[in-house]
Amino acid sequence: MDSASVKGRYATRQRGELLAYLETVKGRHITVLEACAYFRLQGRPIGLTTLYRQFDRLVEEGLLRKYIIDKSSAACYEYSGAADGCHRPVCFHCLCERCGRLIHMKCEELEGISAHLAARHGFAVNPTRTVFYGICSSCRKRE
Amino acid sequence: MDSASVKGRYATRQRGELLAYLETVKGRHITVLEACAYFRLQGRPIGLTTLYRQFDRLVEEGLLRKYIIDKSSAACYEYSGAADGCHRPVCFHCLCERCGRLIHMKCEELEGISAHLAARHGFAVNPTRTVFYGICSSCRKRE
DNA sequence: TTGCGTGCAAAGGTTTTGCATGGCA
DNA sequence: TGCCATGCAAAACCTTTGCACGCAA
Repeated sequence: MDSASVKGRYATRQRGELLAYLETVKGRHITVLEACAYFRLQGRPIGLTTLYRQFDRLVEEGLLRKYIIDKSSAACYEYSGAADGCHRPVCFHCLCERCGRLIHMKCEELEGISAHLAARHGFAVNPTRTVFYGICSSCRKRE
Repeated sequence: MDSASVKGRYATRQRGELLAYLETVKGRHITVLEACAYFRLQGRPIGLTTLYRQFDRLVEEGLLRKYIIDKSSAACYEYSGAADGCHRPVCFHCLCERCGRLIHMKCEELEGISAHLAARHGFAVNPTRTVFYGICSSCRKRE
């Protein structure tokens, strides 16, 4: 299946190029504004509105995950690659309150807390929005 | 200690009235805009800028906690009351993305993740700021 | 041909900043 | 007196919406 064309929707040049770009940034965090700047620099600009709309669609389709880490900065997106949206690994984030670094954490132990919260507290965690605040290792050493 | 005057900072009428107001909404979620409207209705308006700055300070001082539920709506704040921020029991929070309910969670298993993040990832979690986002049990049943 | 996708321009809303004024200690 | 706080106005910021045009199917 070609993810550029989905059920009753059109495969446009913009969507195709966006998907190609996302492949190159797989695993990294990007923002809509960053993507927009990238295409402008490539000499093949894509309208900001279009990007916002495509990002929304991709989130809906499970190809992209949205992270709201800070209100006064752009939302972060991460491309998961696989189109499934079912067995994708859960991923939590740690934000250093000192240096502002965002740490990307794929860890079984952390996944365990999702299970725990669901089983014992009936709470279904959304790792996409959940951020651990604290001080990162580099900053702790520097103290 | 009077929390209206803190280390080298002045106790102003605005800060005093804000703290009094916060006492009356303890445990509820409020926004800066709501607080602003409240004071305007009381006939004792406080500038929006001032409120934003005071809220920031209160978050820093540990009296207020900030929640970002949705990027395209105002940030929510919750007044914790106690001025300590130190001897408060370690306590995580879960915020329901559907009903907005804030669940206070004192749980050993959750405390374990602090230890884990510190030991394995060198990351010192700040439970005061960390919030689990997701769907609460009541809302899940209702589905 | 149908209707979805695009993208400019403008609006939307929250939050921040500049700066002169006012008040606490 | 010295510094901090206030608050207006304006800017900044990301995001959404309206609308006419273009393009995929």
